[in-house]
Amino acid sequence: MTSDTRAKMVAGAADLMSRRGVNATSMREVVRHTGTPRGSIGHHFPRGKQQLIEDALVFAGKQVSGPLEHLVQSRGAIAGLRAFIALWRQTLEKSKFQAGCPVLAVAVEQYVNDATEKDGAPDEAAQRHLLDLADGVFADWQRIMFTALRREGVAPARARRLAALVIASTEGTVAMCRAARSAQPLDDVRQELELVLSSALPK
Amino acid sequence: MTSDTRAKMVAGAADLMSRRGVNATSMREVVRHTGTPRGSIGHHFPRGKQQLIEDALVFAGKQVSGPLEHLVQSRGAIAGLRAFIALWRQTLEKSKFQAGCPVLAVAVEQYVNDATEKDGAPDEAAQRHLLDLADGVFADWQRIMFTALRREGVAPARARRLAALVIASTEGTVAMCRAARSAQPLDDVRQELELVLSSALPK
DNA sequence: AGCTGGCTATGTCAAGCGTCATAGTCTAGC
DNA sequence: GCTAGACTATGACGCTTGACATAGCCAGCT
Repeated sequence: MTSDTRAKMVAGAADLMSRRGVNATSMREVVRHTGTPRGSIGHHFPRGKQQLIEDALVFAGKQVSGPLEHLVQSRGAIAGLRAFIALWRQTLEKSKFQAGCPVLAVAVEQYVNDATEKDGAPDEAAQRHLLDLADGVFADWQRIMFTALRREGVAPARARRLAALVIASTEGTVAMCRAARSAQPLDDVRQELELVLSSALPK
Repeated sequence: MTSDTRAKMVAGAADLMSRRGVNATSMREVVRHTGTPRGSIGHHFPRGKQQLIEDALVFAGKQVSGPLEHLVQSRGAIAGLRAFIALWRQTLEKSKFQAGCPVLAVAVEQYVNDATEKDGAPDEAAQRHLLDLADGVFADWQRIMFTALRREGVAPARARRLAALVIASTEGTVAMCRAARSAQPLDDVRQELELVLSSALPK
């Protein structure tokens, strides 16, 4: 049903975005990188690059939230934190610190498409929509952490703040690891976050 | 001595990088944005865009580390944390959540220059150098925080981890605020970080 | 057999990019 | 006054990009 080619393009776009960023990821490179046919782009993504990025974004979001949600529900908040961080560590190390988080890339860059913006003004609505999607992914991850903390007895406001801290610091650390080409920051941050969470849980 | 035009270009490049990212920041736009002459680019930056980015990067680093170092030395680690976060909050709000951190942009993207890379391989050395500079900036900020914590009695290893947590989570939060177009995450994270630091300081 | 519709192949288009080269302007020092 | 050198203006070159158009392929159905 949903074409295999299409899925490969979305996954390839997510990967390239996590390495190069949004603007440095061209559709031509996506098809080169995935061995998919260039002619199919217009077919599978009639709205063009914007649509491909959108799909790659929610794809990347689900790829994390799926396992995370499952693990958090079966083994609790701290195990979820460990898994979340381990997952990023794996992404970093497997790619020799070249790949990062595509969602972060969208949140940090501004997608500009010269082709569709002949008039001077950049398409504000398109950019807003991408940010909305990125925000949605972050919110989703945060919600998973939030729910786990609530279930383990943390007060609502505190749980919200802690969830924000976990997601934000992990994302930031991934970028720092990329810059340092080392996983050391991830270890440091994980250690401190575990301390914070375990001391926030009621004894 | 150092030309005024040159300084404006560097500052403008840093600003644009913080809004659009590295690859979406073109030299032509830098000169448009700063009202500086296009012809001067080659004069002030003989190594081209790469050099402009490098300069913008260390410029942005110093712009933060200067005030931060001063404040931390006179009023301590927690005041430094507050100032660090307040500074980013200001950047976000003044730009209506359009500007972020140029250093983070370099850490998240991969700078590709089609003009100099006619051969298939992207210039790996250039990219490595940019990452080194970004890593240096992060390390510098971290060092300031680390020193303050040490001075206030925190053990070395712990101080290193806490400094990493502070920098990483702040950077990540800035990106999240941009996605959400809200400063709420910054507030949440600041609150939790203050708790962490104050409970880590010896009573 | 014939058609039809999902998919693929390939080329063109306008626009932007970074770089380079050439020529012009301004100013400080003699 | 003049000249040297720092700076600025402008255009060309070769390239890539996203979008679009045209044409071809190849199942599955009638």
